[in-house]
Amino acid sequence: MDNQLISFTEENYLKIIYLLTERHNGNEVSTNQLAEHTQTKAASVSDMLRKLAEKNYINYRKYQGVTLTEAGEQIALGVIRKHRLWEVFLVEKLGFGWDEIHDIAEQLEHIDSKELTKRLDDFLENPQFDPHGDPIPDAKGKMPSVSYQKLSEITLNQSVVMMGVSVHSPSFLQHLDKQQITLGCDLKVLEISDFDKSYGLLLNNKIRLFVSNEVARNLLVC
Amino acid sequence: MDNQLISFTEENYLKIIYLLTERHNGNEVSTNQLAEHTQTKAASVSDMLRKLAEKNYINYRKYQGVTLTEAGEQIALGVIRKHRLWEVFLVEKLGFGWDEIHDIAEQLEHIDSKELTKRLDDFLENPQFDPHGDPIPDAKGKMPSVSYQKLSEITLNQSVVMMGVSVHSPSFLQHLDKQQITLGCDLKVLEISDFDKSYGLLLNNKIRLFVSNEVARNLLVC
DNA sequence: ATATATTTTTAGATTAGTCTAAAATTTTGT
DNA sequence: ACAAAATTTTAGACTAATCTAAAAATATAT
Repeated sequence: MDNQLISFTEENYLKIIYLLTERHNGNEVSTNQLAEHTQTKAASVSDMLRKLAEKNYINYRKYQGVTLTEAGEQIALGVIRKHRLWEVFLVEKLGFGWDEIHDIAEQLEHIDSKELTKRLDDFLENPQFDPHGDPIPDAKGKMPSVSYQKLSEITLNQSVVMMGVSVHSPSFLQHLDKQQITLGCDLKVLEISDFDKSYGLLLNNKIRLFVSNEVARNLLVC
Repeated sequence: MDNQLISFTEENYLKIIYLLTERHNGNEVSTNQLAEHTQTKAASVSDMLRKLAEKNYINYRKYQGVTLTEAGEQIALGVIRKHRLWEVFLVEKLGFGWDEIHDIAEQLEHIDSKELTKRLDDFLENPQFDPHGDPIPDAKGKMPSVSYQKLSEITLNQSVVMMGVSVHSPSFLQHLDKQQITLGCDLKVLEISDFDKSYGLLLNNKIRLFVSNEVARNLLVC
């Protein structure tokens, strides 16, 4: 529609390179990491990297990992924008849970129509964050900068607001649902267990609960 | 997601076979017709027909054209259901014109999630017709039967309601927009020109206008 | 009725994306 | 520092979907 120059598969690689680069604070992404996240083998990734480098979407030196070029980053951000907008749609308009939307958004993110994305954005009233708290890149291809801390970095007696999650697996999200930990809730750190580094919390100034250190490391707050 | 057994391309072929069979009142669809509608060559179609026949989605005797099996028809109706539901979404929720939605729906119709389709259907309040007046198959895979007539079959002085279009090209739909001919409007046949068989109409009991015989043959009424 | 035209199928290639196995390169551990 | 381990790339093959050119089957027209 708007372009036929880039395939579904190429879009996926660029999106994953973006997200992994971000996760590693800008460091190169390795072939094996990509193989893991694309559900393919390292050999397949090598082939694709050669191709993406030829098209100038990535900076690639053999054996040294990859980063996105400006062109590659713009494509990645476009895909991520669509993914996150559709996630908002699925939760806000269709009533899906935040644990049910990832696989559907993985498909919808490749729908190619500038006008559709624009109208969807307006329909959703230009959301800034998706249902997991991740920021939505704007139409110009700029990713809003956010500065969240992990709950595991918060000191005793501090009060914070739950802003996002750094893991999107259904099991983690369902675990949070069961404890009524939702985006926007208040969390006060009452206790950090010497025994297992689990966190004793006060939720919304009402409910006392414990979360494991594993949970605390994947909750983003500020 | 819900099935990986059938490719995007196979779904497209089955959908097109369904629509062409319907258009020809149940008669076999030919290889050349399919080539035209899939934007490929007859040789490519032959290959695909062999494959679809192997999977028992079509009844295929070489050189004799094809029809869908029950299994093939169910897949086709599922795709058509999604296509038409998304068209309703695009018009009713996002404000697209009926002339702008086809290409986007061609992409959205392949999104694979039963739950999504179900929730979309509810969100749209279970529409029975798409923005072009085409009936939407139900979740069980049943196509509602409709009995429309062409405006060109209507006799002098009859009053009818505009129910659909048999051509979906943007230029045709935009032509109707310009004359304010919309789904649901009233049309009274005041005159059929001896000269060019064009139709003199009274629109919504108010406006006098002429449409060509070509237009009249592609307007569905009852 | 049969030669000609049209349609359809087959044969053989091509491209994108993947694979396994083997070779090349880099990293790690002592 | 260098042998062993791990990672990455290359080589060669496979599948899905397409193509062109040629062969086969069907339809048409006098």
